[in-house]
Amino acid sequence: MVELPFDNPGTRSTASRDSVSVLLPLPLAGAYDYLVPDDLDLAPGDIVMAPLGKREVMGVVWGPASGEVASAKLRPVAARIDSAPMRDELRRLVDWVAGYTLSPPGAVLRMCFPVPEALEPAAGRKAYRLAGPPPERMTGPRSRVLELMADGLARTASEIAELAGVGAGVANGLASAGSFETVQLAAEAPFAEPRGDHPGPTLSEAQDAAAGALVGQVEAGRFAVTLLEGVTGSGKTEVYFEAIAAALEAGRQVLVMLPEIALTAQWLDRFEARFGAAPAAWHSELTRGERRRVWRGIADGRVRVLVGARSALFLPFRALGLIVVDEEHDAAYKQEDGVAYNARDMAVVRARLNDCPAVLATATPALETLANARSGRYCHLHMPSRHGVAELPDVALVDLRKTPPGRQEWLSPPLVAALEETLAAGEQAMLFLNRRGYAPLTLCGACGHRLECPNCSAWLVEHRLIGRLQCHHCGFSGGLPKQCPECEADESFKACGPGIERLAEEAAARFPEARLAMMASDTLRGPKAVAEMVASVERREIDLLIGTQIVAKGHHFPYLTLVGVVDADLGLKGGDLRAGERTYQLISQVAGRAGRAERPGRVILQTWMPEHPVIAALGAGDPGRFIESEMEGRQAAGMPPFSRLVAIIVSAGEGAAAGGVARDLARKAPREAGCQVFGPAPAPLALLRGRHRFRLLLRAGRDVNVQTVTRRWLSRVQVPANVRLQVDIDPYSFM
DNA sequence: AGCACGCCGACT
DNA sequence: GTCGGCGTGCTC
Repeated sequence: MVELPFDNPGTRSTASRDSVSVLLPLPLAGAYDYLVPDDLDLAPGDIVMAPLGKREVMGVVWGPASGEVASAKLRPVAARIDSAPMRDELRRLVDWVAGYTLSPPGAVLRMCFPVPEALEPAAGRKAYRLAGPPPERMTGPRSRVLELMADGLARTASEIAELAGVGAGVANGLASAGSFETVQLAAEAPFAEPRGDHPGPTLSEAQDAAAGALVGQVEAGRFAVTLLEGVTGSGKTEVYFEAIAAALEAGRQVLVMLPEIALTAQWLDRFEARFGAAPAAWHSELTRGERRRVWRGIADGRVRVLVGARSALFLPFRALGLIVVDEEHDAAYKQEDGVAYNARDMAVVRARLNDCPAVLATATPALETLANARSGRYCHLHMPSRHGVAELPDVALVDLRKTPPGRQEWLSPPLVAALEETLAAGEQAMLFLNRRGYAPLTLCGACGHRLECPNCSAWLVEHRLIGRLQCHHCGFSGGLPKQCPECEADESFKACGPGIERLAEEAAARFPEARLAMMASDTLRGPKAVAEMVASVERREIDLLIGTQIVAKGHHFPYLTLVGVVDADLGLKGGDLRAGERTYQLISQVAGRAGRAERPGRVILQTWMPEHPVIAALGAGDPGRFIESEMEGRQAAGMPPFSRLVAIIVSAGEGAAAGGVARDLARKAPREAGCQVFGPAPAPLALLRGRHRFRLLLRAGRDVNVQTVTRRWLSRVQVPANVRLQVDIDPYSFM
């Protein structure tokens, strides 16, 4: 629920220096006023504990009291926390993001405090030191640990586990057996320090020019945004590494953002080779302790370079000197739930508030970014050719209408022939299919009944490896029923369509000699498993890699010379605004995996519609043609980047309740010039996690303040408590 | 986000 | 007869 600013001159006079407004990290409509005890002197940014109902919560002093609540009702701030205050730039970012996304500012503030215990005094670390006789029961791991600890140094259990190559429990076992004593280490583990003064690699002329421009911006220390565009292998990373080096030399911190699954061991290795030490990393796999350590390291400046997923944007940098957003086009930067924001765009905002440069790097710019570059809002550095000897792969289309695969098969004769050649030559190949599991649809052969998720309007996906049917939207999981729930036929289910498990089955039957491996987010859990698989491909222990989009991002396979895209049309179905753009970006990225070393690579796209502009452009090796036609199409249709969109999703457990509010919204749609409302329509996922959903879409001219229009619009509508409104400014997905 | 209050099913 | 399920509402 969005509230209009409340203005009541009668109560406004209660604001005074004896009270302050405190923003709490909760989704409340705004900051709350509190009294300031006599013995406290509070300034904006100070971290405080404040009473809220029966409990006490952390909050940030946001400014003078608003005076909206009578002073008699105010309760006093409980205490000030002895911690560095939240910096002005970050507080302004919170307000800015809240205002832009129409979210409660407290919900944005919560993203700035991802570790509740971050502000507690450092507890020190528990460590072990050799102090007693060897244990009665001696094992191989135990003796390795004792050998390591013979030097008498104190180490934490995790250090021992890593250095001795044993499990985490061994050290604890030795401690309870009396061989170790426990000691407290004062400080948290230090951070390795990447250095900007290491000699860099020799750059090509194009790289050198681009790097020079970025270094100049970093040294100037002013806000600037640059689109760094270069095809895969053109050496973008080396170019922005030079800008990072310059920021380090200037004593500033650097934030590098990567889509979560592109945050790979390979990227970290390259960084370490250039700067002599690993950067701090921020991603969803960190433990609480690691999170806390990195958060503090960022706040006190010990972390010099941080590489992280989108949530790293809200970390409390002390002296930010550069933000890099790599793979800026990636949809993973768009957060859909909770505060709906695009981390790439908010990174630009943060750079402006910090008065530092931002670099958006990609081989396939988002159309919005390209439009900003063309209008001159962003600088544009373009590196058209691959650095070094590697050639761009040769892209060929296979028209499935002319050379279809056999029944219940998905590899066409030309792709099979190419795979045979590649494998016979001792080279590696990859098959790309952006579909997890065995089959996307299971239906009853007797009556045609489809197995659907009970909570979502979506098919259940068979995962044969684990013998279960899963919903990819809500996590529902169940066994394959013995009987059809509709017609009670026995064992009548048929798998329809391929997922990578089924593709692997076909490939294994065709190429029994080849060593196969599958890569999908659910077959490899965690970045470590991904890193191991990548290393095994690099060591040439795998001949044929079959994967979903996880293989498309961030990995370089030097001996890979053939990429087969099994269903190039997959992303074009459904026809949402960005289907073409996304397909073009994804396939370009997959294609970039082939032929990185001195070997030329080739890419085969299987398609049922070779004349589709996206597929034809990819086949012709002419992405420029696609971009131009897509830009023209968007302009003709009045779609972004030539207009602005706001999506509203109305959801409720009861379809009628959601539908009623959705129709009410449509009746009261804004009539401002340049605004147009579409819908309501049942959302493509009309049922999600048991909630019925309707969508409305506001389209407005670029000069319209969509936040103001939307806020006014929503304030005209009564929303019962059981109905939820989700507002998405600049929506990315249309589900 | 918590933690309350408030109305309907399985237990001592 | 109560204990307790989680649906809605409020917290300066």
